[in-house]
Amino acid sequence: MGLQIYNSMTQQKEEFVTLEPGVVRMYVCGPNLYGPAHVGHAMSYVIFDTIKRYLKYRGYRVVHVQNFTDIEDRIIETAKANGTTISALADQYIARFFREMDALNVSRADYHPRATEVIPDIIRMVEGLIQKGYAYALDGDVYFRVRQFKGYGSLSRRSIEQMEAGARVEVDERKEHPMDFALWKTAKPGEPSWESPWGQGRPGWHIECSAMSMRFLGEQLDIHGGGQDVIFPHHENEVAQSEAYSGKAPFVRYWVHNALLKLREGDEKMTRHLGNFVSAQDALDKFGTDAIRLFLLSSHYRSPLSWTDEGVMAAERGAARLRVALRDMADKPAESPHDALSQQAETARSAFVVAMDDDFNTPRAVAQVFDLARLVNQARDSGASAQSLGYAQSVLKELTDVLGLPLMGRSGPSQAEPFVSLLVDVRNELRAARQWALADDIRERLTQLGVVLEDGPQGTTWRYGAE
RNA sequence: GGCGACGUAGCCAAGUGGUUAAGGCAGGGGUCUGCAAAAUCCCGAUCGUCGGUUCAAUUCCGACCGUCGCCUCCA
Repeated sequence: MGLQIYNSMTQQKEEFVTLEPGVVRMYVCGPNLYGPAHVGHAMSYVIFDTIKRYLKYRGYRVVHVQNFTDIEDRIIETAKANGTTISALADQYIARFFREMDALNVSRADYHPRATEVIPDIIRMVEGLIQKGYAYALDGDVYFRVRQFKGYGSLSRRSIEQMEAGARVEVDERKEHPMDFALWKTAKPGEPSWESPWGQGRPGWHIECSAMSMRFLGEQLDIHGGGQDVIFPHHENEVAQSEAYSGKAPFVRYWVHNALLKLREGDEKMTRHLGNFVSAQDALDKFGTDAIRLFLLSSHYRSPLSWTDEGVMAAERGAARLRVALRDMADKPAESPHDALSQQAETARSAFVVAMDDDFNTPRAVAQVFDLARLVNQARDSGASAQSLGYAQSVLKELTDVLGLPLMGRSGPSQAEPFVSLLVDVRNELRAARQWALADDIRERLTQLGVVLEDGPQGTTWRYGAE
């Protein structure tokens, strides 16, 4: 059985079949640029990065688009409050976003368009929707005619009547129907705006994603991802306007939505405007990439997760064990040595693939990685050949790469290196002279400085420890 | 109120109608070590509560309790 993906639209796992064989067209909703990213965003992007890595590992060519929404009410407000422009604000947060995502080893998309770069596409789409009778202009605004699109509500599983009944917002009386949503809005004085057939204005919130995905990926996509909180109204509206415009269905073959991150058990989800979040930067200041990714991937993407320092610290200790397994990685032999260890490694790899094939079950995949790490450590302890070890390590590395774990240790070469080596040498002379107390003192004091010494049969090795 | 999800060892977290319920962290014991560290070995759960279906349920159904998401901006 091949890859199965849970599709939010049908609420079941389905066999993954792409529109075009061998190619995956994937669009992931990017952030609104009114503030810095938090670890909830990080979780979503780590998850979709892992999905992308796995699809590539499975041999697909992946065309990945992730937008930046740089025109939207909140951004306009924030820019105004900070006395800056939306463009400058966006530049600032985009730079920061890339810095943080790079640090999390989240690979960049093939295209990172900004909403303001596709205004002509948006206008063309809105015009098309009006022509087809799916939208109507009203004093410079343009609204999508929700009742015209049969199937509105199918993604979020609700009917127009239901929503109307539970509506919590005051309704704009001019609209034909309370649920009709804005495709284009008249600019208020001082707001950024573009010329359009309906006067000076700007796009509504949902249309930009349809325009960007269509521009870079065509009228139909294989995977569209985002957080569960964006299913309604954002993705629901995207389906409506995209399918109404193109006349093609489905707009998206597989809707993939990750569950949301909470600050701690029993809390609500993290949200920037509630302030109950840990910023991506804070997390990166405190923890390493391996720990953060491993923590986030230790639970299934459709299960809600609580961010806790203890949890990430536990993940860090696990990551340390994986690093040990990959330590002094022997060269990968040209082919499998066909011994017991190699076969076990291949079994682990198969189990990893089976787990990931089952709707990207990263917790189960991670379990396979730990099993293999134990086998490698065991083999090394019992003096396995470099060839045998090298092969198993190469498989382990292959799998941890799919998970996007760098596993490179805390820091690279530093200026402290020669001095640490010197101390290690001095200490070993003391040990040779059986001056245990002094030797232990050096070790203890280095540990306090974050350098861990380990005496093994092959001599003393050292590494940066957790502080 | 409507729609949806979840409740598994001290903590995190997979999974299955019926052989030993993954994996990680923490804890206890052993091996190794001058001592440590690292690594490794051994040790722990009957699966929210109460009913039902079934030869058999943690796994299916119902009720209840608890938690969370969406219905408004949101990854």
